[in-house]
Amino acid sequence: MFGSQLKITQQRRIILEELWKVKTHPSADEVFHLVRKRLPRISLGTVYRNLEILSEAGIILKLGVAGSQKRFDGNTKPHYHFRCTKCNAIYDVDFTFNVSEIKEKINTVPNISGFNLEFYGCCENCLQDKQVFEEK
Amino acid sequence: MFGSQLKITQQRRIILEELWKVKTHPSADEVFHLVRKRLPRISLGTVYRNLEILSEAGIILKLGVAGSQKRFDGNTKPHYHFRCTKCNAIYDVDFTFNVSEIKEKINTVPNISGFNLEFYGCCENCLQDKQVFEEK
DNA sequence: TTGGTTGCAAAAAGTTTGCATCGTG
DNA sequence: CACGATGCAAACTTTTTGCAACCAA
Repeated sequence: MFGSQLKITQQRRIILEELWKVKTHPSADEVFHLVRKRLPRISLGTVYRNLEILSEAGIILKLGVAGSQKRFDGNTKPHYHFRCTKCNAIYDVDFTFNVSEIKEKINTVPNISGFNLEFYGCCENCLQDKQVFEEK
Repeated sequence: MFGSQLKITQQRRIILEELWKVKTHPSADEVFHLVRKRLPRISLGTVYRNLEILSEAGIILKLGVAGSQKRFDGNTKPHYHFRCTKCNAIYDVDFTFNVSEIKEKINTVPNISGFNLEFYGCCENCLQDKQVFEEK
């Protein structure tokens, strides 16, 4: 799994374990806080460096979603995401779509190497809040 | 076009004009530099505030693309975008896709209000560079 | 006139980097 | 032992915000 020059340090291993453990799609800062429970002396810089390295190596996914922060996903199996436009939480979408027409079409365009399909809306939690409080 | 409480200031008008003028999808900072040619005293804060207000009003689009900066699009007509993964430039995709199956499926899920479909790859300019220089 | 808007500057938020030290392979 | 990785802090990038002055309606 790790390239020849990539060392398996405690920090790297525990970052990965925490990413695999959660079903959310944490930001670098959230990963930092999860990992710090087990490695109190880890630094935020180390977390950023490792998330970058791990996603470059294809071991995790860096999600380029619409929120301001980047999110990371330990699940590299292709799947779609749903983003709440109110709280910016990201959920997995557990049904599939027939995208063969899209794939065929972009295969005719040499520049295009892939596509992102992302869903958005208001999540359950925020829908409930909406009924109780006035907006914004 | 403007809501009742939205005033048409010089700054706001010229920001819009510049956004309509370009076919690129500029970041806030790029809009700032474009507008400053005509309004040298405009501040970056004003540009940010107006881009936010105009996109909230639906007059322009704020693109939540995968790059670090947000991009703005004066063209609110639905269309797809292509992002170069090397230089982060964003281009319009000028062909259409049959997404009716996707639309039907998400109509059955009350939370989902829409989706983003974004394409990526390496643009012409960067492809040429690739042949001349070694990567990174 | 009045309330939305501006310029300015400071601050916040998110991310990257330089460097001496550390520790995996 | 070598070289990649770490902790720390500083720097950097992008965006937001407080405030007094301003100006469009």
